[in-house]
Amino acid sequence: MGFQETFKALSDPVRREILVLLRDGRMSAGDIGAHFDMTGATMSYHFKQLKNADLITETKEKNFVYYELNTSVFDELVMWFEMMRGKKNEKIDMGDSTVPADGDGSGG
Amino acid sequence: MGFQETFKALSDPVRREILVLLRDGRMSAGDIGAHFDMTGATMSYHFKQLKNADLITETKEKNFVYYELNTSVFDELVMWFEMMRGKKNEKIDMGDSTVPADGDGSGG
DNA sequence: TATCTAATTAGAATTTTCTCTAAATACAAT
DNA sequence: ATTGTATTTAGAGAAAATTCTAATTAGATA
Repeated sequence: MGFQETFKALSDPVRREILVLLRDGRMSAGDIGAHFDMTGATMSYHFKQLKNADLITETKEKNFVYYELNTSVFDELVMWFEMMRGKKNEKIDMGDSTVPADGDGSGG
Repeated sequence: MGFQETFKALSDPVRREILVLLRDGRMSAGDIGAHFDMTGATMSYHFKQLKNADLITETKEKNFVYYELNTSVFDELVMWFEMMRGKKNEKIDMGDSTVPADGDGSGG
């Protein structure tokens, strides 16, 4: 959904590797899982995180589930990183609310 | 050091917000901490993660510690993301070792 | 219907991450 | 030397993430 989910999803090496696999095109859950030394249940957990982060999309066919990269999210990420390394004072809003409510009135 | 530390560091909203603050230039640990509703010890923990990920550098002056953005890591990240959304079959090596040792000899 | 295959969900165990309090370090100023 | 300020380190508790086994869902096939 937001950046939080996306960054969280990308923080796990298994999930990043799944994304790299999907660069070559869509794959079934089972075929992806064959590349890892983990149970299907665990793989399913990771697919869910990636779906939640909009990094992959899922389509069902027969009794298979296929996953595919959603590259549009990468576009947004690239923009964020370019903003981070770019000129100062460019407006930026991450949607995070980790700043206190200016309790001392100093206005920051 | 590697991508793993970098992505892990970026997965926390407090740490991303610290980076955004540092876009305006270097700041002391205390000044950064003033933007958050957390103890100095906790802030120090986050600084350590960011240093570990090479996302910030530290310089000591008098009894202050100043932190500064290291934008070169963002360059690498942008490259990674552009590779992810780009043409297939481009060589990619993330340094992760999450793939099993091809125990069945199928070779993938 | 019964059974097989593909994949997910549920629940528990383990590990990791985040945050705090208390104590320690380092430098500055009295 | 003592006190004060800025920051980190140590250790512990709470919360979140990762992984497993067992059970479940859903469709395909005999």
